[in-house]
Amino acid sequence: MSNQPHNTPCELCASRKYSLMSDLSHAQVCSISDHKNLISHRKGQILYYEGTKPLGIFCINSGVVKVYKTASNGKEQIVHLGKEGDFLGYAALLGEENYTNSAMIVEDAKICFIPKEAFLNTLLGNTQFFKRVTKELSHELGVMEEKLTDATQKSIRERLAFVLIHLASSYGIEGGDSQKIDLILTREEIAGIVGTATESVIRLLSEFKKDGLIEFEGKKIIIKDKRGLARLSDFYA
Amino acid sequence: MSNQPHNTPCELCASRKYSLMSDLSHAQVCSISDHKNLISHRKGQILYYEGTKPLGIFCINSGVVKVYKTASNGKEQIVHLGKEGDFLGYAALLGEENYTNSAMIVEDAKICFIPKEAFLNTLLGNTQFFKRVTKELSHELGVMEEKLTDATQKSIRERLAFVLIHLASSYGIEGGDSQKIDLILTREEIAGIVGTATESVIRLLSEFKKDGLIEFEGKKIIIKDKRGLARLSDFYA
DNA sequence: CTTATTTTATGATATTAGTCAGTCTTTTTT
DNA sequence: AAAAAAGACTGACTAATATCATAAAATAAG
Repeated sequence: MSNQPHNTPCELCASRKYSLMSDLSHAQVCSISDHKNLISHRKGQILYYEGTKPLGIFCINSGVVKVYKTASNGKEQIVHLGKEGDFLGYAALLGEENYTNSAMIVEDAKICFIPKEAFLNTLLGNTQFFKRVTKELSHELGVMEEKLTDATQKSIRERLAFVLIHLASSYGIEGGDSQKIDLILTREEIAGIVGTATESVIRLLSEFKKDGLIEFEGKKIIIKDKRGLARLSDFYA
Repeated sequence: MSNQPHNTPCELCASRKYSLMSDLSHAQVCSISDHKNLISHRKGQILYYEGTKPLGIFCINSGVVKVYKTASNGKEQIVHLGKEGDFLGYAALLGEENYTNSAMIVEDAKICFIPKEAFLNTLLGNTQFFKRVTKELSHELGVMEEKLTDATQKSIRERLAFVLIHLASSYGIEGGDSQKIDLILTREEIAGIVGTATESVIRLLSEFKKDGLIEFEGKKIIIKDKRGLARLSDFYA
């Protein structure tokens, strides 16, 4: 975990345009930038643990982070996959509670840590920014309600198809008639996103492959028939 | 739907102490109160529909409201049961999007409608209030992630037991060694909370009754053995 | 009060998806 | 390079739960 304080100021950071900081004034970006701390993380490292106290928030400069809850049976439910520009851990901070989930690096990452005070001061001093963060939070709540509804009302096959489509839209790179999901996840991690057993993911993925919906390229998945997957992912379509 | 404008000002409203408005200044409570509108609703009436545009928020003075999403198979997933003091619909407003869920009256209710402008002005003019609302939103997000995890990793039996315990803590009235859930829900609605089929709820409830965990009093459920239900609701306990 | 509708209940059956066991393959570590 | 560990895969089996059909009971409507 190499520590490079103040590396790449936020005002020059390329991922800022995707982030919640996109409409902060120059002065405000700098006031955050002056306190942040860029840290490189390797795959498998933990950013924070469920149950611990948040001391600040994280802003992903590069890499991928899984945010997950550990169920009582030991399995992981992945509630979010964070990438470039994403803020992590602000809900716990704003909810004034301990982390309700954990975060682990999935792809080597550079992540800025913004101390609680710097973040909260900027937030409270800038209603526009506060509104932006609250808007994101509200949106996330709606997304989570949708996931809950899917989890209770759709089959594993439908949910896996849906997850593949979403992964393609977030991590996909175009390749003519197909789209490559440019992100290496283990079968177990995919199961953690869908909310099922690893074996079920393995079986369904090979079924999808047999049906010409997807293909494998090394550890990555290629979407060959997006419409077919979309049809599969909906109850009546 | 009887309309009684300005009835019972917020500053005198008994349910305010449970609400997000609990720590507003007198002047701010009044500025909301002056614009609100108390409306009586009967069981079955719709407060708002998924997909429509929010024009304000709702504050429940009395009664019970189910907030739900309709899945593609037509079944309802209830994401929240709102009662006295609860704010409804603020996430859509703050998320600047159409309602992502619908709300229907479950028990005759008196509900204040606070127009968008009055709510947002008070919010933006009072950081303390804004923080309070954001805190609630953050908390709700954590709760929803927990529900998602339970939905994917726990059995229907466990989830039903869990739901009963929660209903008892929100709507329970003590009765010596037992607790009555003072709220009439159909089996279908309970199924909508748990995220399962109505028949499964019926079967499991009679199993719980046979096992001495619960009893029925008319349409209401009496919790006879809370510890037993709690044991059932956890994987390893 | 009678009829219609909704809700609850129960049985039979089908299906989905989880668990367990074992093997092969790939990756990591020493 | 060898050994160990982790990951991917397959088959057999089991358990959970959804679906379908039907009937009884409760509630609402005319």
